[in-house]
Amino acid sequence: MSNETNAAATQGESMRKGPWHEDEDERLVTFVKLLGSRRWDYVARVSGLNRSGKSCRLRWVNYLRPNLKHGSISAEEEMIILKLHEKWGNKWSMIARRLPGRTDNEIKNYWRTHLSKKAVTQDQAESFRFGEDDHGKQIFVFQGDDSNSYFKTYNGESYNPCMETSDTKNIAYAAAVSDFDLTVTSTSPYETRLSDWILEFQSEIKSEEDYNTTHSCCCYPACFTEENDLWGCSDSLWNME
DNA sequence: AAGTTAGCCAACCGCCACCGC
DNA sequence: TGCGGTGGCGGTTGGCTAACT
Repeated sequence: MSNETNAAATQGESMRKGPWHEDEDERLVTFVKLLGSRRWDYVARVSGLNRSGKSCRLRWVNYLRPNLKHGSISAEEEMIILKLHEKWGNKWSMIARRLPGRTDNEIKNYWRTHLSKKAVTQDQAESFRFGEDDHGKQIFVFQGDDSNSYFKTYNGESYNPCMETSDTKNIAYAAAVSDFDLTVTSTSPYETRLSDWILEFQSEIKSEEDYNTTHSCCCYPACFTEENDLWGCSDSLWNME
């Protein structure tokens, strides 16, 4: 029997489970502000919530904590998730530390529902190339005749730079890399580094004489190596304080 | 309109590491 | 040094809802 089960058993069968009510949230926030977000067992007992410390912690971390984003995952965030998952695997908490306002649970769920099913195969990776659209914009191109293939999922509302091309029947979907608005003033170290990343990425694309030789899988820059790796640093990319 | 299926996400479970005694 | 308590993490589940038939 686990410790948690033991603790629950000592308190009878009355320990609350399931969805949190608004008044429970308010109470938890009040007591976390008062006692801090460390001693969860203590917070649970003192608050009288009749929830386990674990449950209180989970609710705080995943929903009530300040600075949390509750909107959909952006294209930039998705790129980061893909890259970090490629590097670290299912280390959701580590990945979450690199995404401001996102929780490990949220990223894990997003991965499972959106990304895991479209893991890029080698063949698919080789189908990506860089090109230009009718207006000379640099674009990612996925070449293939399967309209259900990987890049179609980038055509959702959260990925505005995507567009469907019409110039050739073989080119199914394209993403306009240069559509990322880099003129916006960065407001955080995270955004600054992301902008730097994209700028360097675009520079890399410009220098490619033969688009087809670009070996980046998906939309990752080839310019980051093990020695020069934006993703390899151990600290967070931003300061939430 | 009703039933079924699929997708999403909040919450739980079990394991493990750390810390204090 | 061993043990119990606690928090953190990843995997899994279950309920809700939208889409489909």
